[in-house]
Amino acid sequence: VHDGEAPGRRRLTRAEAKEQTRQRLLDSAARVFADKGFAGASLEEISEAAGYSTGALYSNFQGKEELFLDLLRTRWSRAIARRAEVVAKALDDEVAGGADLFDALSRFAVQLSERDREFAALGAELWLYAIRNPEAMGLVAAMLGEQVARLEPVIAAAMERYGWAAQMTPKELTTVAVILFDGLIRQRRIDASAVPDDLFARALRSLFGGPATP
Amino acid sequence: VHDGEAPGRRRLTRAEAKEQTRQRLLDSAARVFADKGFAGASLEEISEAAGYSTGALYSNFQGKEELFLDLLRTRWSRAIARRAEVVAKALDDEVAGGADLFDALSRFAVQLSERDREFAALGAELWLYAIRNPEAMGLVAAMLGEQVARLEPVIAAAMERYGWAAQMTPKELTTVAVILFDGLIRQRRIDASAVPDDLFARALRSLFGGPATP
DNA sequence: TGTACATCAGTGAACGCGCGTTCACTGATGTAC
DNA sequence: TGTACATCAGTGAACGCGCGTTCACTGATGTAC
Repeated sequence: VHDGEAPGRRRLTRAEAKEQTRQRLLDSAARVFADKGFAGASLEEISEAAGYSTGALYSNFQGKEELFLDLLRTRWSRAIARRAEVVAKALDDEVAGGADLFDALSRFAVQLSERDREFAALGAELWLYAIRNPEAMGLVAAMLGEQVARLEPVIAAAMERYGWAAQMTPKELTTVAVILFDGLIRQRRIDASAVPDDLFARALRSLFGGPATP
Repeated sequence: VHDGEAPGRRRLTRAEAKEQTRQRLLDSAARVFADKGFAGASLEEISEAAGYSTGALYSNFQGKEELFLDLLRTRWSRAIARRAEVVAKALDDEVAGGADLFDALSRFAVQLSERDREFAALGAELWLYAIRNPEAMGLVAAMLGEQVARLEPVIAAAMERYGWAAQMTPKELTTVAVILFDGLIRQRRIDASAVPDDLFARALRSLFGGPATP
């Protein structure tokens, strides 16, 4: 009680303390890997920023590679789940009779292009890692597959509502939409003037089958 | 004549010899940077693979960064010009009454996803470099702008022919098409089964305004 | 054409540095009685 | 509850190594006469 601990916060068990350390190291690793890249990041910087010595890293992870892959495995799924929720919510609001779905998604994309630099950098880093370490390709394919699988029902529902893009199955359209989404966010970060706020909305409308809105 | 030189190949001047060395180093750098990434590539590996010592690199470039940026500046423009030519040719063939434009582009994308691993990796590497070194952002924006500018007339011509995607200007549609093109190539390399051969063609048809082909 | 000197592209050894990883150690937490 | 010992998360110094960069040197190319 008397050395700065929050009152009412009980002492952690050994296992809980270790898990806390692990999470702090992962948070720090996310920042540093995003800033410097896999090869450019140093374990000393990661552990020091988390408030530990380098040894702590080896007490929690097998080495640099395992830290990197663990990080992406856990954080990626979390970020994708968040995305899927936002999209599903936008569709619900739409159905409940509010704003336009495509506009809502477009606004979401703009928001993401301004925040979430970390996620984008880690995604690119992972892609590069996979083409250089083919044994990790399966992991990446699974992660992207999860993203499409999560969003597909939402897209399928939107197709029911806005008309079927005759050319594509729901799964294919989801793949295309995800790629477009990520690509426009990336492009916007490089040159904001080339990607107007509502471009994603308009591209989606075209994909969903022709001129829909005035 | 008597020491292995090709007959009829005159001796190079000092400047020509230096330029040849420079190009060989750039070729080697393209391979190694694509394989290992900017931070992961070593100057010794690059120069050795080109058949020179590391000193030769410093005789031709200011350092690692300048080598990397020089490489991308020169090779990127070249690759983009090649792409634009192929697309323009596909449209010409189309007009001359051959196959379907979208199919031709889709076939081109499939080809690229199988070759050109190097170009894709360097592009991703450059993007990461730019978000980490904002002073290089302008260079990247210019390079991507060049790509869109080159392809825009072709897309505009296709729009005249296939109908206007009411939602987008030719420039915007070009941006979207380029992003989709690169994204599908990338996706295909990770998981070929998620991206059928003709998905790009079908997505383009939707973007160009609704169901066009049987 | 021939000779004497200047230039400079490329050599290769050396440098200092930061990296990933290891390991003997510490002291707080957990367990047995 | 109290004591004695075991465990083990995290420490921090040390290691060997490969890296980017430098630099005195070399010998072929270029220049002047």
